[in-house]
Amino acid sequence: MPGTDRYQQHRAQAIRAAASVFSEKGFHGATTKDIAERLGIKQGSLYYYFRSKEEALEEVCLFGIRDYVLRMDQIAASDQPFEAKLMAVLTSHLSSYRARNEALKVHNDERLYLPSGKRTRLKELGTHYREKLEHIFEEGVADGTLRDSLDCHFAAQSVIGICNAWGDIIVRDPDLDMFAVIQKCADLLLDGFRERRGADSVAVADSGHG
Amino acid sequence: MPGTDRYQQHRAQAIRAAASVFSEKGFHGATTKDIAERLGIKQGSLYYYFRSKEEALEEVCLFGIRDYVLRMDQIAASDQPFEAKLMAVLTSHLSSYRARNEALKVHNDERLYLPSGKRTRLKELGTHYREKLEHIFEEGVADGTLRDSLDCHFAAQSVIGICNAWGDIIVRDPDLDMFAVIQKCADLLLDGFRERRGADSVAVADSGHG
DNA sequence: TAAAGGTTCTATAGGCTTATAGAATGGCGC
DNA sequence: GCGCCATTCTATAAGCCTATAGAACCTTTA
Repeated sequence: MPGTDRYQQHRAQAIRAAASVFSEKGFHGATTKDIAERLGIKQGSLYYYFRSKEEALEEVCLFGIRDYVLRMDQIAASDQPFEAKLMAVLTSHLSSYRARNEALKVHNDERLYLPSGKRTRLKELGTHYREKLEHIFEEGVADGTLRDSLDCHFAAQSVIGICNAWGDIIVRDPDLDMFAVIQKCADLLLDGFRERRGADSVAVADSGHG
Repeated sequence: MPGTDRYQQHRAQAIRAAASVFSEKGFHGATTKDIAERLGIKQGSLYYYFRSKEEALEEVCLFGIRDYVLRMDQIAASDQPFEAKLMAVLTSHLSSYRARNEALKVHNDERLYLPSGKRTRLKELGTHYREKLEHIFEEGVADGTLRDSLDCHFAAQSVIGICNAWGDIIVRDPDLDMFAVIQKCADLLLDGFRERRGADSVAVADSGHG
């Protein structure tokens, strides 16, 4: 089992096949036979690429969250106003789901079945992601875009929660317009559902907050 | 296996035990032995209460969502302003999680493993729930509490998604103050995270929207 | 106490799953 | 063509899981 290019490519394919099967049937509901079949090889041959079914899950979870964290780093480091960063986060997260990145779904739904030792790296990545997101919110508070009273930890968790919820829905309904969903999520997160009062209420029929 | 009181009581206990095990290990990861052990009986004896493991899952899911839908009906039928109804919905949903109603979590996470025939009733209940919630939002729009442009379907799905996300977090962290979470969710849903501009901006240090 | 019937137990068939060992295959340089 | 080595295959051990059958136990009622 060399570190050859060919081997690594095939292994990556195996990871994607595992992601696909795990996301459909769950870790325990999926069999190594299922994964092998999706890959077009026999059950026993799978062990050329993974030491165990559990290792396959580990790799899938890592694969699912790695790019995702990377993109968050890029967004957090970029020089954009808060609103643009928020849109970028939503787009990045929901695109992952739409692009049939089943690995992200597997990470979210199945990672707890890994023994906690094998979850350390995943925890670090997840924490890193949440902290970066929290930091984006803190900046938004500091520059006056967001309200002072905002609990940034709460905000970050809520964004992740909403993205995962809509990600699942988007995967199950391919006809849904992802960009419409992103826009509505941004509206919700920024302004909520309530009718705006205040200055504008003087001229309701006016163009609004021009 | 009579319809005796004793039998029904024991069966209810078996359903709760199944809920507990399914929520911890997932449907496929759980064994009938696990469930029997939690109940203090032997594996084979479980079949006195369920025809199959799948039937146990079906019962758990139904148990998990039934009260929950019932409470939604009560809230929807009640004569309260929109904000109060929203608070009631959040409280009902998150209380279910806090009250170790593991069955609701099982319904959310595992129901898709039921054959679609056995899922019909669950689908009806879920749709009913979402429609009632949508209707609450429609009323909010009609009475001017919510913005005209609101997509009530989107709003209902988002509320359900946020509640499930925070429900999971609450279950895993028993020290979290549930009522604080409910309040913050309500703030998010109504007003978003953005700093309010408009009338109040004239007197920033003032008490606000009094 | 005996009979009846509800409840739980023991034992097991039958099937499926993971993981391993060793044989077969196939491409590639020589 | 030949040997080499990566890759895949076949076959199987060993264990686990569901579901069933029939025995054993226990409580109630007459």
